[in-house]
Amino acid sequence: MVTFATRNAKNMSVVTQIKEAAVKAISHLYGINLQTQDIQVNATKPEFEGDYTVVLFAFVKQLKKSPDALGKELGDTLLAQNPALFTSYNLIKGFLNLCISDSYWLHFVEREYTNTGFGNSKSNGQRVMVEYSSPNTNKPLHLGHLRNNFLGRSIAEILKANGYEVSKTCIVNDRGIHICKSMVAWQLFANGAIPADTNTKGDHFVGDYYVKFNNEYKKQVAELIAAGKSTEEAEKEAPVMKAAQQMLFDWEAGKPEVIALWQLMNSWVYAGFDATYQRIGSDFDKTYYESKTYLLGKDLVESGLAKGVFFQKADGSVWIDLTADGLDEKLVRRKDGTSVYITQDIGLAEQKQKEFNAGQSIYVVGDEQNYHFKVLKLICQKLGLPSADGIFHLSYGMVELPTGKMKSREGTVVDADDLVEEMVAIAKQKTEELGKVKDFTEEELTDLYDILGLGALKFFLLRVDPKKKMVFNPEESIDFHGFTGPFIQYTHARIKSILRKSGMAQPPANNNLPKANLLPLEKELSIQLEMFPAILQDAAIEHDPSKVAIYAFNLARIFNSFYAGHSIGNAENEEKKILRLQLSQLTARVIKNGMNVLGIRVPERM
RNA sequence: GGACCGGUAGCUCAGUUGGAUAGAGCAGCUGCCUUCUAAGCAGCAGGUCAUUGGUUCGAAUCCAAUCCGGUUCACCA
Repeated sequence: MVTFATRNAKNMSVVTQIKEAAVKAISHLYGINLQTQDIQVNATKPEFEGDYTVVLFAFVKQLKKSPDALGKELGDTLLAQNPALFTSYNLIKGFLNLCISDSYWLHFVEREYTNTGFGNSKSNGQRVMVEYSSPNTNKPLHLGHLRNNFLGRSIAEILKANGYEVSKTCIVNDRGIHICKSMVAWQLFANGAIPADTNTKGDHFVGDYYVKFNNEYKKQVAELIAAGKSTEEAEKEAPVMKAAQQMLFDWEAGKPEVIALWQLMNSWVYAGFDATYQRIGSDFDKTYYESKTYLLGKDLVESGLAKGVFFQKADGSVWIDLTADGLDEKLVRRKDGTSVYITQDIGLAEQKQKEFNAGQSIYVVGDEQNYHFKVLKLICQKLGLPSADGIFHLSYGMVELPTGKMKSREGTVVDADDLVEEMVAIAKQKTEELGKVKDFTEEELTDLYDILGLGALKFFLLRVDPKKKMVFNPEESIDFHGFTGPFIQYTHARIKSILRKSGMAQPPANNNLPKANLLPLEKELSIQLEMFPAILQDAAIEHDPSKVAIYAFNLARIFNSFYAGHSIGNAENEEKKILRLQLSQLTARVIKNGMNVLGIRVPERM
């Protein structure tokens, strides 16, 4: 338990300081000891005077005081006990509006404007694992995968900024019937062609054969039905489907030519994925392959049976009864002795525990698997795996089109590579229209288009609460104005330009801190900047990058108002000029650090 | 049928440990570049917070019911 006295007030947010001051004041006044969580502090509404507001209703009953009497006593005591923090208060209908002293904000800016790591926490020694991306090797990545990749990468960076040691992992689904379908189609239709022959990325190349398989399958089913078969029979007997099933059987038997083809086609896919990952900034400390992990967990079924966690049915199949937890019975081993999907996940959870020993293991997986992960965690807990309580499913909603869900069979899937290139092309077009960077080299321009195009795309997908499904409209594409990545990137470039023109490598320290004369826009910007560390913490606790995205947008918006309202380089006097340059530099830094945890770069010029 | 998630402005989304007159962006309409980047700023307009009831000083937020949409409950992965 850290006490107020031993904590460094400099590193504590204003809101926390207000809460602690209120706890202390209430204890002093009424002899009642509250926790900081009991104190509700909000930003003061703009129409009232003040910066932060303590909501009094919560204590009115407990302290048996009228809101007015309580507010007056609390307000007076807060001011008396914290003369450096508060300058005045006013009381409106149970809301205690507090004015924070300008010198508090001035000292904050003075202290932090050169701190390149502002917002980051020191190492806390805790280890976290983030599993994300997790593609199938039968088709290329699409828009939904992009949301997954950006979320995974971002949550890893957010946790790092909060002092965690983070390992990123990926599990590649490189085996199973879907891969066999691509293999069968390739044998039937490719005439030995390889990706290089058609100038196609390997993942797209293999994906094309997956589509060809499905087309052929549909054709064969239709023919069989026309020949008098029932739909069910036709689907079962279609020659390509039988071939795919035989392929899977041969794969599991280790038939050399099947393994060789499988390895060859997967190698094409990996080359394609690597290119995409490099482009979008995904990387992994360790990649697992299902072909190597799919047999994991079998020993855990045995030990679970011995412990009585699992039970065996008459046919030999093994189950767990989760009805007491409000779920159903769940199969963990088939009657033929083979594993099911969840068995390998249990085994992999154990293996990850052994390899990484992380206190928290985050799985970035779509919300259609909510039930699966609820079951997985429960089973691991019942088996007593040490990692069980640390399992966290970072569940995210589907990306939908205005017409509904994306369906690969109907060709309505938005391809990841295509979308990235489209965004970069739009960035190029808009940049050329504005004509502000005509002196850039070819290389600098290419880099700028990447920064902007990918920034727009990432921000679009990260600005929404992960839990919620979201809509992407390909007709409207993604905007570069308003609540967007480029808007924030633009603000950064704008600040950098101002700083360059100030003629100083860095604003000097302000020896003459002006007292109590912050203008409203200067103060609003200071308050917003001060929140950044708390926002980063909140984003980590909630596993929610959108908190950072929304914050960064609001910061940029406030800066732009500040910029429009006040001259920075030609301020009224030297103190103001220094202060505004410091504010500008700190804003640029916070934008950069905030965007960085979203995986978005910011340009010096645009 | 059971479980879970969602429904807020024309569109896309914030806001939900209960707090003041529900906020942004886009789209629409007005203004603002001979001073630091107009990918910007200022303003106007736009709402039965799905519906009904309840809890209380106070409900978009909590509870119940209903309507609508989605996911899931495979000896699939």
